[in-house]
Amino acid sequence: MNLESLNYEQREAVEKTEGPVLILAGAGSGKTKVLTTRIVHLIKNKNISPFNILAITFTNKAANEMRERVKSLLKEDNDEMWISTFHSCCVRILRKDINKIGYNRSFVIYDSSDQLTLIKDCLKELNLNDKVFEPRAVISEISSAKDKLLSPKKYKDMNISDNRKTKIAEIYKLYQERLKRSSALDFDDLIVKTVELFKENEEVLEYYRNRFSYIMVDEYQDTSRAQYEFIRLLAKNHQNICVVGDDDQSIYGWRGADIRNILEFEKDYDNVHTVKLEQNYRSTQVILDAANKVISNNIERKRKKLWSEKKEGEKIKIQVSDDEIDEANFVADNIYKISKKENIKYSDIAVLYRANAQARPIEDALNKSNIPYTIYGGVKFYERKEIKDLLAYLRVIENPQDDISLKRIINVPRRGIGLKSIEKIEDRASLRQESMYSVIVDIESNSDLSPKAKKSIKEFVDIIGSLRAMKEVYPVSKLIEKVLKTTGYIEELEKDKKDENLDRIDNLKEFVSIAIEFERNSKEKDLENFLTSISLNSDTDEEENENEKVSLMTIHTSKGLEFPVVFLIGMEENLFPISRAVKSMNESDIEEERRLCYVGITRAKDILYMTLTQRRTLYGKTAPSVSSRFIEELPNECIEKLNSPQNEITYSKSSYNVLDKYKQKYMNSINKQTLAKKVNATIKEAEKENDTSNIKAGDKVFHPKFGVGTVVGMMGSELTISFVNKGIKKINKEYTTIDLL
DNA sequence: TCGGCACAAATTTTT
DNA sequence: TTTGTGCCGA
Repeated sequence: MNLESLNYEQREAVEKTEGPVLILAGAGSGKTKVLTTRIVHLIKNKNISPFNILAITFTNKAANEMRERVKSLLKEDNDEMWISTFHSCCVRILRKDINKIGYNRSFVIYDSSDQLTLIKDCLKELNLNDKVFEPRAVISEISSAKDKLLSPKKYKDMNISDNRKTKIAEIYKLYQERLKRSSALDFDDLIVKTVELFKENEEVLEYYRNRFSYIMVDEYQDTSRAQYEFIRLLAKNHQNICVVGDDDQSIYGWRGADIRNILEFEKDYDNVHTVKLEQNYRSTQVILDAANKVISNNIERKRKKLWSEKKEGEKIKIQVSDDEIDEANFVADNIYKISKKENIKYSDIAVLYRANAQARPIEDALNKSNIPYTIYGGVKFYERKEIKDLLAYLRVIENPQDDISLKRIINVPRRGIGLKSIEKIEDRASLRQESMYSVIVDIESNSDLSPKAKKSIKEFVDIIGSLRAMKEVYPVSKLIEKVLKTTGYIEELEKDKKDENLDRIDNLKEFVSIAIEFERNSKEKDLENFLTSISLNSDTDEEENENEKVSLMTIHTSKGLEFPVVFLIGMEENLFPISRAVKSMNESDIEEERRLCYVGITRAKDILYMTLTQRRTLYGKTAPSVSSRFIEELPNECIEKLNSPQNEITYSKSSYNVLDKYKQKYMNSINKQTLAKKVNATIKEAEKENDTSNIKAGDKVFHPKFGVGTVVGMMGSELTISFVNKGIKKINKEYTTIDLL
């Protein structure tokens, strides 16, 4: 293996194969190249067997890419080597040995919507109000407990003085019991149970320890505590652990990623060799200067400074638009111009935003200009109702203990098994600590159901029974067709030829082709493996930005990608940084937003636009906007202001900013409660200041539709206002919110 | 059991 | 604005 094409640091990272290595890989510094080269170096130059190598990533996409690149470097296929995501790696381990900790080896994997249903069930069973214990909040609490490897019991013990959390611990406990009864694991469990298995079974752990004598982890800044522990257990003996990541790109803290994992790697392992990859092969120096400057405002980070050989570059263009429609038109116009003049394809251009809701006006503008685009994110294929229904059937066929799936389809299509009957079945299942399926199999012995209901249930059991028999003889794709026919699902959709239903039928057909594809590509073609592969591959093979389309996505989604031209839109306080982070008493929330901004900026190779508005309508409410602090943090020499609106609002009396000022002032001196009180008082004051009851001629005001204007006259509650560029209008202040400027 | 209506809520989402 | 949810009457 030739290492000539690497720079000094990259080469160091590749050649240092023994002992713990931390590679701090800045954006665009070629870390995938380093990782793949390192693997090949181990095999070719160091004679390590692929069998002993484990490479872990977060996404399937990253895993596939790495596998492909290694394959082409090695010039041979190698399936002894594990290059996989945390989750699929854990599934593989669990499928082999999870029975050792009392679970069924053919477990199903619950996704977030299954989780939600199950939590709702648990709340009902515990007689808890779902307004007080909002299911989503409960899930995220449980999930974060799991990320920290807290069992229900530990979680309870830790929060003994907190009533709410004590209750949540109870829900958590029941939730785990129900999962187990259904032979199901949620995504978090995949990691947690693997760690549990390792801790309780010396010989299992020993096997993998001996096997994986070289471990590499990609995107280490995104690991949770549980994932950290998983890796630590495996690397304990040989210590040949190489982690790659960028603390500045840690943007999934809200999802359990613990930035301490990377910040404290050097403390957690002995004699860590650290390599910083700071040469960037993507962007111009102007863009990197801007990114470096913005991120330097974060305190919790490892110092890094990206540099590039691309010394020349266009300045970052900043545009202030009137509102989001205006902003969208600006984006569309410029995309059109750029694509014409500079010989740039549409697929070279991305529009990035903080929140999905911002895509709407952009879409409208692009449509108007006939510019093709794809939106990333949105409703996923596997989340569609018809697909979920079909999947539920398949899961029940594979694993009848799966109550959540069973409940989903027991009356779909409608076969006269109503809510009452289902409830009775559930109660009985609960009583006997068994699955619902075992209850309905011997429904005869159940006396409190009507003969009619019993008959329907028996029919349902027969359908499932016959499908289970078919599973043994048919390939998955054929089985799916049988499911659709036998259950009458397709028939039901065909009855009513609405467009919606035709779409659904199309999707189901698409699903059949996915199954055929699976059969073609997999070694293990059984239903269990099919279901696993679907659970673990939520990203439907996005058509590889093949042809000529502008990409629209959130900044989160853009991580890891690059585009010659990037538009970062909505650079406004309370949108980016998002209001939650601004309002929170926690500076680390702002730091995460700033890292997100850093990620956004570093997506651009050559040209970067940043846009903001003077007033924005979001969720049907219009409010004046304030330019983002991240805009203010950009170095002057890197930016070019495209317009300088006369009435630009640079600073407002907006309560959040007031709050922010106070936050900084008091951050270190007083406790949170006092701070909160102070802040509330200040907000009240700010609101009073904005009281429009004593408005008078000459006052500058802001109107949600017409923008900034001057009051010229007033009569009762009717104001006459001269608006900038919009002329004189009469406004009734009783009906419109007008802000004093 | 379903459709209609009022009401509330609304970041980000690799698996 | 959009989207989901709960409740009520037919």
